[in-house]
Amino acid sequence: MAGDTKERILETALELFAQNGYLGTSMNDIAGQLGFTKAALYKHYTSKQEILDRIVERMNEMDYARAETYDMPETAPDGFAEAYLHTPVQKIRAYSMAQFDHWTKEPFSSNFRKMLTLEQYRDPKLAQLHHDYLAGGPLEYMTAIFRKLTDSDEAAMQLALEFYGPMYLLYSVYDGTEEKQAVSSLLAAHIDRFIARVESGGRKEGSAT
Amino acid sequence: MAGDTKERILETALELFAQNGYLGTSMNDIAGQLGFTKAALYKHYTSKQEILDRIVERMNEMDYARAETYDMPETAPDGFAEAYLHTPVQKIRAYSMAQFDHWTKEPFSSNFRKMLTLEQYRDPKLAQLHHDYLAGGPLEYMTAIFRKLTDSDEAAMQLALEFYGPMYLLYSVYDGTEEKQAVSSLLAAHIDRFIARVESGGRKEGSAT
DNA sequence: TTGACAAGTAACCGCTCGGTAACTATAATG
DNA sequence: CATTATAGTTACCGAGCGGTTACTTGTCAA
Repeated sequence: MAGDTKERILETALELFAQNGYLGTSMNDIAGQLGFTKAALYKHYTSKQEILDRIVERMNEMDYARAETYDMPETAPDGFAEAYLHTPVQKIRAYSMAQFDHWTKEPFSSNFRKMLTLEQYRDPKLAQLHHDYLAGGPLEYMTAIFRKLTDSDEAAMQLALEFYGPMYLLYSVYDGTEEKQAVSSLLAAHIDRFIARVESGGRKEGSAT
Repeated sequence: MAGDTKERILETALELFAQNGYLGTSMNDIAGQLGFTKAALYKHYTSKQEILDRIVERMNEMDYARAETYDMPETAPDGFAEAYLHTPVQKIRAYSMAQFDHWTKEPFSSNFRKMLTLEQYRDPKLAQLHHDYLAGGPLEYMTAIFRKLTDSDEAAMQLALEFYGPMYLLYSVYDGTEEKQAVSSLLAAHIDRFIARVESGGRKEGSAT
């Protein structure tokens, strides 16, 4: 198959980038892993940099598609918080668990996340992606969601921090342990605790559901 | 001064390792930053690897010394949780804020943390250090502290996750923002909220002060 | 049947890497 | 004053890097 090899190059390269970093992976490494020599790579991609660019491109496409299937909006526009008020809290749980599964179990995304972690200080473009996908981005997203449940921006950000911080930590824990399932359970328990606390605790004036 | 140059090499190398990774930093880069040529480096260190080893060694020494000044024990041995019961909760706050300041403001430690982040998947030894210093390690440490406040190991780990997760996330946020002070405030607010919640909420039977 | 094309190969290019060898200026020591 | 140690230098080494070139081979359509 034609496009098949091109695809396998992309996945293999990302796998190696995630393990050894971009600089730590040579064209020989990628080709060798696939069973041929590096010159063949240049039949499919013009440079090592282009492989990286196509990986980033692919990730953006996957992410866009995924945001469309889920009916939580990709970014948090004006008027979104109202939409959330009509949304059962369980949707946040399902969405967050799906996010976690995606960034840990799905091979391409898991490797992409690890690569972002390794390259976040060296490459400004990847630093931006690391922020948007994994650090400040999700934090801001959750802040927008929690905004209408609280009295102030500060309180919303605190809630987002309490919700997403543990999730972010568990990515690292997940990578470093063999008991993957236990980590997922830990996250589920955290989300349940959090939801229970927010629902019973200080609710704002006119919040239905 | 004799040892002075050797020390400057260490700090400069770590600075570059934190920015560009170990592989992304050449001996020429390190020497150039210091104003001489790479051959001079080999008068002080036998190899690039030895520079990295000395950095790790230095970090371990600094950490040990710091754990001694603070009277929170370095690891959590048997009987430690009882000691915690005699300890004002404010000590956890002070200790955690000091930890955060240390890993962000103190140049050597801040760079060391960034380097661990970049090298955690490539080098197994650094992966272990990343776990011990920044991810699973602190989580287990806090779990041990919270153990005597809760009914079960699971609940203790949940508390630790809720306490340390946001802190871990804020390291990343801190690195990526210009408003460093705001991030510190965010952490302080988080800790205060957490302590208030734990103190008012489900306390276990015989816990004084 | 043949000829264009796709997808490989081996060999090579210029460059940078970590590391070494031989040398030199400086300064403290007997 | 001669000597010795220290901390630099320039010049070089072999290896591996990203990338290129010329060539071969299998497939498939005209």
